[in-house]
Amino acid sequence: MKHHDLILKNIAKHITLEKEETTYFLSLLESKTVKSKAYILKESESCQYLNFVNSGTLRAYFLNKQGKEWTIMFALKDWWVTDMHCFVKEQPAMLNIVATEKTEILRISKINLDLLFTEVPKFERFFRILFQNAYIREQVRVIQNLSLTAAERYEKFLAKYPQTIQQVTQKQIASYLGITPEFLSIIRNRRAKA
Amino acid sequence: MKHHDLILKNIAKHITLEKEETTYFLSLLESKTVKSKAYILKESESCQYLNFVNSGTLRAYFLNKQGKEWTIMFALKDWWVTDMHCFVKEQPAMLNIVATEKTEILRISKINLDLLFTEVPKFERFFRILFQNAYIREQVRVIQNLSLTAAERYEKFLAKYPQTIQQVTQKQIASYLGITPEFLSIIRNRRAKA
DNA sequence: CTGATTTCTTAAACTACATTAATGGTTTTG
DNA sequence: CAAAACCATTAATGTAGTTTAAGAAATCAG
Repeated sequence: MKHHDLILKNIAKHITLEKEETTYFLSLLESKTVKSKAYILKESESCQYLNFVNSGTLRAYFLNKQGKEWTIMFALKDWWVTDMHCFVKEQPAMLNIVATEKTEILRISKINLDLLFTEVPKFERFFRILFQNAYIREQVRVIQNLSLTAAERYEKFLAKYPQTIQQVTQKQIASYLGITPEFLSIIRNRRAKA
Repeated sequence: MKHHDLILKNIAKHITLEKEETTYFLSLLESKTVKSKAYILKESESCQYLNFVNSGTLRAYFLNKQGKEWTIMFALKDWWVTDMHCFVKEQPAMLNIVATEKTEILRISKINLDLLFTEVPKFERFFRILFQNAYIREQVRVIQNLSLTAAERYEKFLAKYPQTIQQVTQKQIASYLGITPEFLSIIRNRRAKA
């Protein structure tokens, strides 16, 4: 499997590209290998890239004033990820993005993405659909965070994410669910007994 | 002020339309007046329209199994709102959308929106930017719900929403913040004393 | 391979927020 | 305009989830 087959398949889900468009698009990408535990973005840095995960897993998290980590998303293979707020508004990053295992990404700079929108307007459609889905997902998460207990959110998490996330620690799952690792441990214990 | 001046200004924030494009776009809209407390969408109905608030305020909320309401968003004048999940995937609505005061909306059906994307591809760009911003907003809300206390979230709410929302009750604000009206009352009391 | 660091678990004490219930105020409706 | 329904507030009591701490298990660095 060539190293950009996956991203082309991802795009083909929503738009159909001509050969030259494909070539042009690929010419705007950079590929990068990220070691396990290496960061591709740190808080307060500038956030120039939109990243596509070709293999591996990235984790995006927010660090609050008290120094607690809150996981915003796990980006598995075939996902797009960046600190969107900072990417779009060209402001210092609020999020940290780190590899939970060896990860290969394809990334496009903001400059090149803007160029792409001008040169191949079809991509406006692609990203319109992508953001539409992202918006829906976040809204569902807001609803679930408001209306479900921690134990129920944990069940949803297990259902949503495949075992693929083996590298992910309990601590990180807890920080995604909005609870402490200690309480997740209790939930898991109760669950195992039931 | 003509009744579609506001929506055209809203669109002009991100794209520039030719005269015929404007005319065509307007031809796809329906305008509607919604009485205070009337619903434009109820759970389990089909959700055919994307709505623009021309004046007034709408409130979108989710009703959980226990019969509790959780407010997803207040859509003020100049906002777009629908149950996006159900609009996009053509599934029965999960949300209820109700007017908190007399409200005028302009709405476009899914069929017409798809037509609009084909006929005036510029709108792909417009909605790409709209969804991008919506995604960012929801993600910020997820972060705040995870990392802030109820009292802190209330401060953010006050800062974010203008007094415009006079018609909104404490109960509704509480359901937006993810707390009970009783606890919001305590927060307001403490705040007044401080 | 070994000591050091990090992770997971358990438990006791604590706190933010929920529940229930009662009261007075406001809005809705016939 | 009166009765009904709903809303905001206060207070007592209850609970989901946190904090702190400590030990056992896993992972990491040299």
